[in-house]
Amino acid sequence: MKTKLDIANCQSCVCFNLRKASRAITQFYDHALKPADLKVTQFTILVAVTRADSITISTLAKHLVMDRTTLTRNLRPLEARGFVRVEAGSDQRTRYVSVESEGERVLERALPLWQAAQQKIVKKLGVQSMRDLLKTLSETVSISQQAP
Amino acid sequence: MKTKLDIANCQSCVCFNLRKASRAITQFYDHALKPADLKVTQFTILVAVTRADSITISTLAKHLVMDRTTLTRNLRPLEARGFVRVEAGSDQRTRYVSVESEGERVLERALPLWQAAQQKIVKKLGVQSMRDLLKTLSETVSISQQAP
DNA sequence: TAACAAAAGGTGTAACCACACGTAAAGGCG
DNA sequence: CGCCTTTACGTGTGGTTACACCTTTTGTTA
Repeated sequence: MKTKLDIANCQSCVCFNLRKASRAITQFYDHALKPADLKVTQFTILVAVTRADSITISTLAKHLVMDRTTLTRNLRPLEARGFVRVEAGSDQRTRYVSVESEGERVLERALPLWQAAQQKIVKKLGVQSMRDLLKTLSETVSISQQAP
Repeated sequence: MKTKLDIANCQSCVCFNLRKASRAITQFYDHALKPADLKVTQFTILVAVTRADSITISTLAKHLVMDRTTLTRNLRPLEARGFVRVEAGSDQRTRYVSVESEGERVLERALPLWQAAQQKIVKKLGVQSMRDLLKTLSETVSISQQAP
């Protein structure tokens, strides 16, 4: 049957394999960050906000290559736990996100945990492989975004 | 400030970059599969079930490197639309998944769409880069799963 | 300046994801 | 045979993801 043959190809689906790896490594990092009671997504957002100091939701979403509405909802748990603050800017349309002191504290606790997890991955993968991986991932993002 | 310096490193977080690429490419494939009214996750599951013919939920989850409970819920929309059937086996604990004829039909329609999307990515990335990417992704999955 | 377009953001809806916990069936063993 | 462990699976809960659609505010232009 023709379909059966075509299906064999799907093993090499870039999307499937990326999603699979994404799931696996997310569990790895989530587990590593457990002592800080942070998910890796939350850690990522917290880092981005800290780095930016004060930033609108849309701009932050662009930085993270994340849908604006996704970010809005992902900020909710962080806001509820007092890690970030969201407030209107002088332009009444905008909302600025900034880190609260409680957020800084949890980030201090999470950073070494992240570092350890990252180290483990880099060590097993090898520095060069990781560099290549990050480069290809970056290209993949670019490709995915062009040509709607 | 020490924290600020540490934070600079997080740009190279393997997890963040994998998740970012995963989001981007998922949108790319989802868009490509839109004419077949399938998400890439659903396409993936449909392919895996078709390939396996008839398979328990747990085994299928292992194949897809996906949490069993996630798969249970991901099957729901496919079941609701009559693409797959889930029924108990002779072992009363197990539930076997198989493709319905409606599922085969939609898969026929989706396959060329997937092929086109995949082709675009491979062409832009280059065959060798893609091969390296898949290899590294596979390693990443293995690494993430060892050492709890 | 009034009208219209662009920018920033939220909500409804629906899917994806997994941990913690619970249930029932099957298998193994004293 | 009765007890215990393992296996297979579902649900509750809470977070992640994004499309479609809507509102408000700002900027532009006829």
